[in-house]
Amino acid sequence: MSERQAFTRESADKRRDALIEACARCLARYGVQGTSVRAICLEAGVSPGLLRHYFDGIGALIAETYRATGKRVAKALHAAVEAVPANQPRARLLAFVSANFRPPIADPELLATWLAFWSLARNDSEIGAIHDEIYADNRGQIEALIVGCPGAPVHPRMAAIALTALIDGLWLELTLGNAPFDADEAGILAERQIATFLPIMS
Amino acid sequence: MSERQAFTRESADKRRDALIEACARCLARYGVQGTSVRAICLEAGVSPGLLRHYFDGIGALIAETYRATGKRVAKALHAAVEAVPANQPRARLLAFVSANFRPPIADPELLATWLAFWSLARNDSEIGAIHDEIYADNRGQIEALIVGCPGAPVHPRMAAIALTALIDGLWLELTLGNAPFDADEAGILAERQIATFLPIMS
DNA sequence: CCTATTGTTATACGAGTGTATAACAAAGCG
DNA sequence: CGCTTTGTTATACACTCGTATAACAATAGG
Repeated sequence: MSERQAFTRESADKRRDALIEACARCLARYGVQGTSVRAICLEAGVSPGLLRHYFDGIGALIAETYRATGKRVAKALHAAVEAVPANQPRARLLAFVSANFRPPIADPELLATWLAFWSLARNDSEIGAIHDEIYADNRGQIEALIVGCPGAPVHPRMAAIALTALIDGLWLELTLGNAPFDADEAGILAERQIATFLPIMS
Repeated sequence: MSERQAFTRESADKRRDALIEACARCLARYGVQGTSVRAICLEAGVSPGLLRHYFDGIGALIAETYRATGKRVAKALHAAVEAVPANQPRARLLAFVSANFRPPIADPELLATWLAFWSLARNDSEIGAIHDEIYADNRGQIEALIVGCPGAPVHPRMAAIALTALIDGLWLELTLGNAPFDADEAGILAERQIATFLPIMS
């Protein structure tokens, strides 16, 4: 009468990746609230019990998803930078900045995922550690891009902090929706701020 | 054998306010995840059933809490502005800005509450509407403060957008914790940005 | 003081939560 | 082909969720 569902065995890496991606989709689509073991496994097309076979629990899976999402974002930004020749450091910085205001970074689903992580970072120390890691890396990237420019400020730390904050704020409002500006204007505003500490060498 | 817990009847306004404040405390302390009907009512020292007596459901209470929290923040910022005489418009703008980096605005619990609202704004249209309302009001405030300054830019819209974004970004990183800067430095950075569109009249 | 009102509590219900465990079956190996 | 391994499913458990409802008791009005 009751037939067991057919299944195929997959390698550990594939299954782990599939669960991580399913977790990211759930966080994006339903928020932290709707991201349950059953929702994730349904999204991954897998039985609920399998999650615990590959992860210590749903908390560990979410932490791993944070790490993966951070890497995905960093890679997208890195690609935007590398699309510009290395001998145009200022254009590379601008490419990094404006990439934040376009897909796949300025994406409502990514924002939802990020919000989920932020809200968990307060009470979950593992998530908090991953958060610090990701942000330190991001700050390092932007500071390196600034330092690479001719006429860079002697102490690029404050410049990097201000630029990072402006980018974060613009990205947040833009992605939350109903912002009174668009991606182009955001890019112009960021460019203007860069001009305040990186004089144009013509 | 089983004694009913003693209680006192309160006015509708008091009970509603108590529940709203308890909801805010739960959101701040436990995040969206831990903010349940039972947690809120325990925090308010009240039986779980009472929530539905005053609100249509936990969703309606959270929406009302969003509105109340928004008002509380706006009031704190307004007070910071009003602490400076009206004939010093630039100082008033600076007071508004730097108030964002100090309690009660730069407060981890407020951030947690805000994150909860943001994450709900995507899927709950009522929360979304309240969000738009609050942000429009905030933008209007800061734009009015800019316009009030001598030498204000002809089109203050972009200036207000950039300043708001910078404030939001600095506030976010500062309040998330482990930021590589402090409240004073945040104020200096914001002041520097103001100086780019509001030349100092001496 | 007694009574009616109704704010408040206590309890129950179905659904959903994360996790634990045993049965099953797919793939590798002899 | 048959056996063993173990990835996978199915199910059960204790718990929490939001909500509904009836019993109770605190307060106001007569």
